[in-house]
Amino acid sequence: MEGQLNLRERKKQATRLLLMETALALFEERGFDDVSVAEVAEAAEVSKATVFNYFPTKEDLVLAGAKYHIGEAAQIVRERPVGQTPHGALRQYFMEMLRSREPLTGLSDHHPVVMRVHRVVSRSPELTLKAMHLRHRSAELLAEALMEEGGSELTARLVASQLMHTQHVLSQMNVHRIHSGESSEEIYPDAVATAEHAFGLLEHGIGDFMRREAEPSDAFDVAFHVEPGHAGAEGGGHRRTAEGEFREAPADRDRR
Amino acid sequence: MEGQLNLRERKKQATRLLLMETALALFEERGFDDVSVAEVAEAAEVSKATVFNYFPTKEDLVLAGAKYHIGEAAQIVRERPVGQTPHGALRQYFMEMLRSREPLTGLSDHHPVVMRVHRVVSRSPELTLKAMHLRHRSAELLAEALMEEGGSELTARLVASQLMHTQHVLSQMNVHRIHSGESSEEIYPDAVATAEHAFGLLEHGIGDFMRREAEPSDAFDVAFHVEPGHAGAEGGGHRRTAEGEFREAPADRDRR
DNA sequence: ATAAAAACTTGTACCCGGTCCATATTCATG
DNA sequence: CATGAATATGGACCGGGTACAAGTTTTTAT
Repeated sequence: MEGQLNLRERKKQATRLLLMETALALFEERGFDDVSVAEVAEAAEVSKATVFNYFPTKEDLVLAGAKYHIGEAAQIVRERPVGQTPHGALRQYFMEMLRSREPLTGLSDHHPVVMRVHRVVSRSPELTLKAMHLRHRSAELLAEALMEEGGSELTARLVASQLMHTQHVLSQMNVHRIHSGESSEEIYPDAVATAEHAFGLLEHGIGDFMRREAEPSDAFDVAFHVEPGHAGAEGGGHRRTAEGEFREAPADRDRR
Repeated sequence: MEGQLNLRERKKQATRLLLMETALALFEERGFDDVSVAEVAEAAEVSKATVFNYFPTKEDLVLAGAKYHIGEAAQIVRERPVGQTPHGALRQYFMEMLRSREPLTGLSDHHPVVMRVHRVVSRSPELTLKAMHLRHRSAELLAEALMEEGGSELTARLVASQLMHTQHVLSQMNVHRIHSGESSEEIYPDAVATAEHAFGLLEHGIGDFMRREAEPSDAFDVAFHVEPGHAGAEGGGHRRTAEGEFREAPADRDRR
């Protein structure tokens, strides 16, 4: 059920991979800005037009992977259980990701390609900017999710951007330490503590914002639709405990 | 003391103005992306090279004005009085700006050029992105200011980005309403209330973060240096009152 | 097996933003 | 008015990106 794609399809994926890999190698060596798409094409033994066939822009050669994760935060929030705030859901999710060393957290010791991408991005202002754009889009999507539950546009956008940016700053810190040579195992405890700190910073500000109060009675294409009726079940924003109370780690909630 | 610049200097400013104005007009008419720099040059009866002499990139034709304000937030924080938090200083400053209808708040009824710029920017994804970049830079500078006072890098970056983004979301709301035809006078009360709300959201999260407590023992190259002596007058985080307790509006703290 | 259709690649020419440079023009100054 | 400095100009050039017509490969139908 895995390899039985078209010959065509398989070739496509192969050249796609090839393009990303050769591009990454060149960018790593000489910097994103000092390598032209034509050079990438030549190195991959392919025409320039083909490169743009696979990747709409030069940056996508590097950021295509990251692009996949836009909308993740919004999804997590939409799927959160009754009684949990968006903040709580994302906080928990981030902790789970830390635990399973997801690339997005920056703790990507064991994932060399991700590290190379990070390095290339961090060394190119242009790529850094584009990455910021992706984050912005994520925040917009998250804001939409919040608004679907009845949040005001303003508050939704504020909270969304705060949440997304918190994650980003946390990831950046981890990336930085990894690139300084520390291992993800060394960093992990600090990463957890810091994340607690950062989300705590937010929690007191947006603590009870839009805590979900009832389960969706029906599945629409988008999963919300708050049932009027039982507004009880406060339950509260999981008080800071030791840091071991999460559900088992998801491990592959996002393939790449 | 105003008009006695060089002929040269005066001409330079004139063509600079001319370029911005003709570019703005063209962009307004046909959209930023559908007007080439060459066309702007032609319309202004100038060579393409000259355009790039005055403005390093096409976007600068529109965003040069905004660029001026990078660093403002950092400055405000550095110059804040003893006993005030960064949050409090920026909140107060934003309220003052609202009061004097500063363009940056979005309440720029009376300032047609600013409105046109806003419109052009909002209709071009590229410009929107670049504007975001400017905000990001502002946040970085603010974070630096916070770190100079001993904040951890992580917390400084988090708080800085939250503060900057709050301002941006507030401004955007105002811009949007202005462009929907409301007058700044109509909007003002809402704008104030909303700003209170937004900064309140943050306040409970970052309330006492780095409240300045004592004077720096020495003046560094950076320009702060609070006069020791009257450190009393706690007064503190100006408790939410009616909304009229601010110092007289600055009116021209930034010329453009 | 083979021919036609569909999908993909390629080269080429082109547009645009941006840089470089050598030449020409304009302003400032003694 | 002459000379030097600042600025403007046109033109060549580069890299990202698009458009397109012509070729090549894979699929599919016969």
